Amino acid sequence: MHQQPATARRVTIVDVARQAGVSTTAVSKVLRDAYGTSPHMRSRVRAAVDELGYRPSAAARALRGRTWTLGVMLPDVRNPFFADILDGVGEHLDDTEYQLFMTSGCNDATSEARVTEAMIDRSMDGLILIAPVSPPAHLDRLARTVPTVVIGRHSHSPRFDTVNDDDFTGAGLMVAHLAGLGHHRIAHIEHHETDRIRLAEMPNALRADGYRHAMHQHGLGEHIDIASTTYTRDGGYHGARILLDRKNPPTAIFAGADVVALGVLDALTEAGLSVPGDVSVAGYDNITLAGFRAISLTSVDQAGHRIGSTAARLLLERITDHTRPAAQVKLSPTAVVRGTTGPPR
Amino acid sequence: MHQQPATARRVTIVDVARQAGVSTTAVSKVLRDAYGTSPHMRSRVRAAVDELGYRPSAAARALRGRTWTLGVMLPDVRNPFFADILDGVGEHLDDTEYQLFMTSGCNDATSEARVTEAMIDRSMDGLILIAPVSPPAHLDRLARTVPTVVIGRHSHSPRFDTVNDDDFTGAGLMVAHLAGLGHHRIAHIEHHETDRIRLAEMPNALRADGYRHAMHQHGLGEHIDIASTTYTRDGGYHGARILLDRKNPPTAIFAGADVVALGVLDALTEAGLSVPGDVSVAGYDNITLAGFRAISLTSVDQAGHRIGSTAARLLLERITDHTRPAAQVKLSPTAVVRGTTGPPR
DNA sequence: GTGAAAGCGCTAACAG
DNA sequence: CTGTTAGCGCTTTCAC
Repeated sequence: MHQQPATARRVTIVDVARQAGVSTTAVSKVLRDAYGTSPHMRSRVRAAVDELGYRPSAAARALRGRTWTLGVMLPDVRNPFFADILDGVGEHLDDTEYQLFMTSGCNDATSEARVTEAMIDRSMDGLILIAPVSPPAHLDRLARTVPTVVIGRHSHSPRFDTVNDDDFTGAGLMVAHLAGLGHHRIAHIEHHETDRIRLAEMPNALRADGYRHAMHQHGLGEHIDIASTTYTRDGGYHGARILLDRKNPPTAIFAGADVVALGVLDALTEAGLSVPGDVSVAGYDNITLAGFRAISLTSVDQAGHRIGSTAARLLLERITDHTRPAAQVKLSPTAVVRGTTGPPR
Repeated sequence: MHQQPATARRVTIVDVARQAGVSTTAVSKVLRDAYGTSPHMRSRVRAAVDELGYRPSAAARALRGRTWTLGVMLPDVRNPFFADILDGVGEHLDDTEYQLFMTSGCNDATSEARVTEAMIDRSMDGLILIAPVSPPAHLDRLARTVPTVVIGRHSHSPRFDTVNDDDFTGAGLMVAHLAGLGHHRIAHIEHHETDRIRLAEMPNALRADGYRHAMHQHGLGEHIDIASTTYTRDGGYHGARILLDRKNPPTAIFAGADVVALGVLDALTEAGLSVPGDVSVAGYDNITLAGFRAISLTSVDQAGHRIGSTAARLLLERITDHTRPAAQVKLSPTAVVRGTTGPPR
C-alpha cells in the first residue's frame, strides 16, 4: 500500500498484541486457529482485533505462510460461458477465507506465461487455468511450483487436476438431435487447430471428433462437412458463408461454440434465410444469451457452474494436501433444445 | 507460494547478487532503475538475472515499496460493457510493469467492502472501481488509503478521480433520435433507485433525468412514461410487460441499458409484436452484442474503451503523485442507430 | 499454554 | 558509485 502523509498507520499484529496484553505469537496463533491457545487468550485477542479493526497484511503473510489468494486465468471476459464457471468457483469459495482474483485477455502462450508468472510472483496459493493454450510441459512446470487446476483441457498430468465436460459425447448429443429431426446434411464449424498436442487435448478438437464419430454412427458419414475457422463470432460468420456456398449446402449447422452460432445467425440473416425454416442452427456451451427469447439457440449445456465449483474444491484439496494424486473429473453435457432447430424442409 | 518437497527453491535477490558479484542493494537498484548504478554493474546484474531466471517477489516488495499490482472491481462479468472498459485499461497498462487483477460479483455495499479490503490487504498500488454502490463516505475513506479511480459514478470527491460518460446527454440523444422518427409515446425503463445520494450520483438516475428533460424539450412532456425495474434482462422483460399493459402503450421503448433492451425484445417477441414495426426499441451502452446482425440494437455508445484507458492513465498519475488534485473526466456519448428503431406505424 | 527471537525477500538510509 | 545495515509484518521454531 502507499504511505499516506502520516495519516492512520495501518494496524499491525504488534498493536493487537499490545492492546490484548499478549505476545504477537499469541495473536498469530489465534488468527490461524493454531494449536496452543487458551479460551481466555482467544477472547482477549478477538476483542482487540475487533476494536482496532486489525486486518492481517497478505504481503507479510506471504513471506512465511499462505496469502489466502487464488488466481483464475480467463482467456476472455466476453465469453459468457466463463462467467458460469466463475460463479461456481465463487460459490464454493464463499465460505472460506480465500479471495479470488482473475486476469483476462490471455489468448496466446506468451501472455499466459506472463500472467501465470505474475500470479506466482504474488505468492498466490493456487491457480485455476481456464482453457489454457500453453504447451503441456509448461503447465506441468507451473503445477510443480503452485497447486493448479486446469479447466477445459483434456490432459493427464500427474501434477495438476483437470475438470472437463465430455466434449466428444456432447457433440454426439447434438448430432443425434439433428439427425432425429430428419437432417442429413449436418455441417460443423470447428476451431482450426494445427498443434499436434493440442489436437488431442483441446475441447474444440474433441467436439469435431465427436461430430465425425456421431455422423458415422447415424449413417451420415458421406455428409460430413466441416468448415474450419475460429471460435469467434467472425469465425461463425465466415464458416457459414463457406458452407452456404457449397453445391449442396447443409440443412443444419452445428457450431462448435455458441459465439460461433451467433455469427452463423448473422450470416443467415444477411443471406435472407430463415431459422430454423431454411437452416437449423445449434451451438455449444449454452451461454446465458442462448436462452434469450430473441435468440433461443439450441445448444449443449456444459454445466459451467458445476465445473467451477468442482475446480475450486479440487484446488483447495490440493492446497491442503500436495501429495494427493491428480484427479481428472469429466462431467456430462446435456442437449438443450430451443427455437433454432427444427425439421428440414 | 507453497513450498514443494525441497524442489527448486525460488531464486532470490541474494542469489543474483552472488552470481553477479555485487551487493543485493546493487541488484535492487538496477531492477528499479534507481539512481547510482554504473553501466558495468547494470550489465553484470542483468546477465545474472537472465541466467538465473530471477523474478522479484511481489510479497517481499510489498513490505517496503510497491507491488506493481492494480485491482479492478467489477460488479458483474456478464455485462459486456465492462469488458470494453477492461480492454481500455489493459491497453494502457501493457507498456508498464503493472499487472491487473480483477474481482467480480460485487453487487452490494457489503461485498464491495469485502473486496476492497481484500485488495488493500494485498497491498495493491491502486484501485479502479467500476460502478460501485458503496456510500460516498466509504469511497472517500478508501481513497485516503490507496490511490483510487471511480468509473460510472458522478461523484465530486477531492480524494479520487472519476471517469464518466455524460449519461444525461446520452439519454437526450436517444430521445431526440426517436422523436425525430416521429414517435410521441416514448417510454423509458429505469433502474429503481431509492437511496438519496445514489440518486444524484448513479448513471441510471441521470439517464432517467436526461430522458425526462429531453421529453419536455421536444414538447412530449405529457407522454413521459417510466417503468421502474432493474438493469437486468429480467428487469427489461417485466418493464416491457408493464408498458405494454398501458391503456395507450408506447410506440418506442428506450431502455436504460442494453441488457434491459434485450429483455424488452424477449417480451415483444413473446407478445407477437414486431420490431421496429410495432414498437421501436433502444438501449444504452452499445455492448458488442448490440452489433450482432441477429439483434441489431439501436443504442448509445459510451466509448467504454476510452473510459478504461483514461481511468488507467489517471490512476498511474495518482500513484506517482498523491497530491495532484482530483480530476473529473466526462466523456461524450454518441447514438448508434441500428435496426430496432424506425418510424411509428 | 505462552512468548522471545530468528528470518522470509526486499528496499531505504546511511556510510564509505 | 557501492555496500552494510536495519527493518517492513508476519509465522515459526524452541525454550520456558
